[in-house]
Amino acid sequence: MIKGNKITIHDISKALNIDSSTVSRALNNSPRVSLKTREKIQKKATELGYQRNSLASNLRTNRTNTIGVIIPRISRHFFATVIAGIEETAYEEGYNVVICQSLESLDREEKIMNSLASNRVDGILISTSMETSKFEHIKSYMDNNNPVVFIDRPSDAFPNCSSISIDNFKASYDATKLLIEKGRKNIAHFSGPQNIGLYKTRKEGYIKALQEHNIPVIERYIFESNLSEEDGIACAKKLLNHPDIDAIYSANDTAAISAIQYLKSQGVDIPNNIAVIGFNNDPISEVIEPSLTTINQPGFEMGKLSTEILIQQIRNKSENTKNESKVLVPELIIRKSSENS
Amino acid sequence: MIKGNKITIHDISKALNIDSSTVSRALNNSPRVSLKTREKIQKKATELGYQRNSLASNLRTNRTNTIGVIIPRISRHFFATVIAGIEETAYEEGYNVVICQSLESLDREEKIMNSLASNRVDGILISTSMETSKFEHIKSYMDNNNPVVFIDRPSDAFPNCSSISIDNFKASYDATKLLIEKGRKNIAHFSGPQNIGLYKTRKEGYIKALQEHNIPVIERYIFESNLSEEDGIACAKKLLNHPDIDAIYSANDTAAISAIQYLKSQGVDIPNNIAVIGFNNDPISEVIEPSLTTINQPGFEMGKLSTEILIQQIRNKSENTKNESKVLVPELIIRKSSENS
DNA sequence: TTGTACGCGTTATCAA
DNA sequence: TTGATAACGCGTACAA
Repeated sequence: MIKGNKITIHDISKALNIDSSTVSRALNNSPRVSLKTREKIQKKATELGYQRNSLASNLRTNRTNTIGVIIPRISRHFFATVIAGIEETAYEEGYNVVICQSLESLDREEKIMNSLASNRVDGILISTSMETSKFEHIKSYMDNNNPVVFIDRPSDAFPNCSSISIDNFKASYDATKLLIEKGRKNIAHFSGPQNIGLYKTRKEGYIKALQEHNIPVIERYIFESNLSEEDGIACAKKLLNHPDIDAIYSANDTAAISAIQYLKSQGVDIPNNIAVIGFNNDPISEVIEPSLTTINQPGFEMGKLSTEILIQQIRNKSENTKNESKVLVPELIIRKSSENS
Repeated sequence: MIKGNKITIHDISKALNIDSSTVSRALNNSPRVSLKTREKIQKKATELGYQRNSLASNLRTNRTNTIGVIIPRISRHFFATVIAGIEETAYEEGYNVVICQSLESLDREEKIMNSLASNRVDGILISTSMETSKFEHIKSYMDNNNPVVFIDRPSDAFPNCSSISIDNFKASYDATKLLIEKGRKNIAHFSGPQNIGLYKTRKEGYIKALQEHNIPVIERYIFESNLSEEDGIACAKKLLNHPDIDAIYSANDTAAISAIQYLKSQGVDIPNNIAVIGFNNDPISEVIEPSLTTINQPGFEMGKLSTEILIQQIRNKSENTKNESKVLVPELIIRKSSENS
């Protein structure tokens, strides 16, 4: 084999004096080629080091058997579990997966959509970035009759589009209720960007729980940020100006964890002075002391479900596909940070 | 725009009565098209919702501007930082990145290589799986004159191939030496699969440090495993049969962390009874109590460097590219788990 | 500056 | 069961 000289079906065709169309059929295991020639061709193919050119094949068939995935950040535990679910289902069904991170940037998200579209992926799974408030890029992709399924962050802009999400309202409600039942009266909330529906919903669940238990909702006890590590510390600092506060319900673990670390460094007793509940069941939540009460999202299952729906939509592209959305119920994991000692 | 009917350069060509070759040139910003027609074409393109078909373009040009990345697992902190470095450099240089996880499985690694090759990525960055002891898949890819750069786990099978790694020997030596200097005499080592060079090297660094300080190397103090969470617990259990042991140097953080958790649950005082040092600077290592002394690998820089080398090899494909390998120096991060109180 | 003509590697269609 | 031919969408050498 000559270096860098890619072998094509035509090379096999010449070598065997068999037409390239037959070679193509043989390499695709078509039953329309006699077993004998099929084997002869396949043997020659390995002998020559033939490697199919998917570009050409995909161009011709107008399918790539590839699913594009756009998520904010692969290193976040929740998204890592989602990806595991996506890959498992996709590979079972014979699809490849291309994973792209928006890094919470709309600009990157747009560029990625564009790239995936021009590479003709068969469909896209997306969890939009924190910055995403315009949806033209998604709309124009869908307008071309390309299937899209939203994960975790369904968009109000596409009420009819399939999505897999969790019941953020119930999860928040339950978490806040737990704190109330433990006797906490002044519960702060670390909230995320309000253009992301799920953070709005989490706040609403928190508010609802307070109201139902006749606890006043105090606006300055609600700290809005991007919920980064730094944000968690900043919120914790502000929070110390309100000595009344005896609990925190944070809309993610990252901020909850850095807040705990900071508060401990300031001599605050967690959970006796301030109880804390997070969201996401990040691996660190189990290790930190006190261990963090949090909410586990079924990421793996979300990945599997969303991929199943997407693949179904890809396969039924011509027909009228009815959109399918599912809302899963997350689980409250009670650890030490919410328990009175 | 009609749903699902993809616009091609020919549609633009017809709409404007300009030949498709000129359209092609215009859309590629070729200076060989007058500014006027170029603008006219580009305007029409957006108007019709044209989206380049990269499959066709890549087939024609025999380049994809895409780098394939094969790593064991994206969720591991070290690899997440490597990926960040890869993406940053790649995007700066106008390359896309396709990330694939082998999940430490040789079978998956081979399938991924095959898929990337048939999709004609311009080059591959790889950190081989724990199972990888055959290298035919990599060899045959390289034999076709495709550039490959090894990350973190250079292969003995390709001594002349470019690689970016760290000085595992020195890091291990330094870590073990630190424990010795703190007065530890019976230091256990949690080691990984010995077919992975880096684990062998880490063991050698550990042994060398002992020898240089006239401490006998005791074979049954060396625990070999896959260094998973469960392995860490299992090793810790076995270790309790040797009451002499007063320190652990673990070849990764995962095992070190689960061991600490288990030992604490058994009433062992860390670090006073047993000091612990890990490897990788996993985010958890900072949060666990006591915080874990560990070794930080410059993942981001490794990603950047390997990508730079790969891109250079892609661009100089025709010329005699000399292989370039770099060994970076990792940093010992001293925290509480190694300090006597 | 623009147009003509062809080929990248594969597969679908039709005919033999 | 196999072969001939065209086409997928794009880029480029060459001609005008």
